[in-house]
Amino acid sequence: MLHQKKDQVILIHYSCESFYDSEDGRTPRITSIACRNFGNGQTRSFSIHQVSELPKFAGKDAWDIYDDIEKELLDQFFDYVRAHVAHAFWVHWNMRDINYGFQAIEHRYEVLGGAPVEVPDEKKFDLARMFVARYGKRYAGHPRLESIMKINKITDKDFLSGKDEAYAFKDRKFLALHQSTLRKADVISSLLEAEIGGNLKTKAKWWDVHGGSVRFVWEKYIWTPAGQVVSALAIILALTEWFYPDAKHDFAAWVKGFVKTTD
DNA sequence: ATTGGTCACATGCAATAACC
DNA sequence: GGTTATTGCATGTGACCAAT
Repeated sequence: MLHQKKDQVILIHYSCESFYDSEDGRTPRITSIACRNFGNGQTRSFSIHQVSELPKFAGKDAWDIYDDIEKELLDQFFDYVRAHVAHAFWVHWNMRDINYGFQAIEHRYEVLGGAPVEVPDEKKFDLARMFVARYGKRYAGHPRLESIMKINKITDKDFLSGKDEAYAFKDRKFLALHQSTLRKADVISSLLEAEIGGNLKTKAKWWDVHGGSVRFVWEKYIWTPAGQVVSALAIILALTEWFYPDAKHDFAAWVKGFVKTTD
């Protein structure tokens, strides 16, 4: 369904402060958000370093007025959401809870005094989960986004890992963060493109894809009355072979003798 | 073709406590 | 004092998850 209305599909990703070691329990600050139109590749992005260039913030240290800049960033973002919320489908990567996701952004906006526009849940698509559903959870190593990129030979230019992004925030490398976020939106787009085209490479085995599992095979084929009989016979055969290695030879000889006597 | 970190829980050993 | 019981700590095992 996503491929039918490509122009209405928006790939979204964002970067923020580390959500593990926040010193005062404050929710992590947002540093950049990228929204890419799946149809035409046009990407709207919102970032600290862009906003801080605006005339009203010029000449000040971004760190001192971070709240104001972040608020402006989110103002712009939610204007964008408001303009697209009626018709858009939002594809994202693991943006699913208050810790990291839409809810986290909304919450941050509220903290800064804004009134967020809510995206309805039924219009959100978590690509990471969709892949797990389709290919099983072993489709790629961890961290999954980086792993699936390698498997599909997608460039990692400007890509920062989650940890590195957290460090980049501390070092105030807002431009690098922004580049990384843009790259990730691009990567998610490529992955979705590959998935729709049917040429996404994963390390999933066929039984991962086709709904099988060891447990399933066990219950369906082995742990059934017929399966138990077969299993029992197999065990008897194996034991016979073990304790009586000449069984086959002797049995063949017996058959030969039997045929001879009936001649 | 794949790992690695974390958490909760269990297991086991040893030291101390409690009991006769 | 000798034996058992309970506690504590260390190590092991399995489940779960991978976003910044």
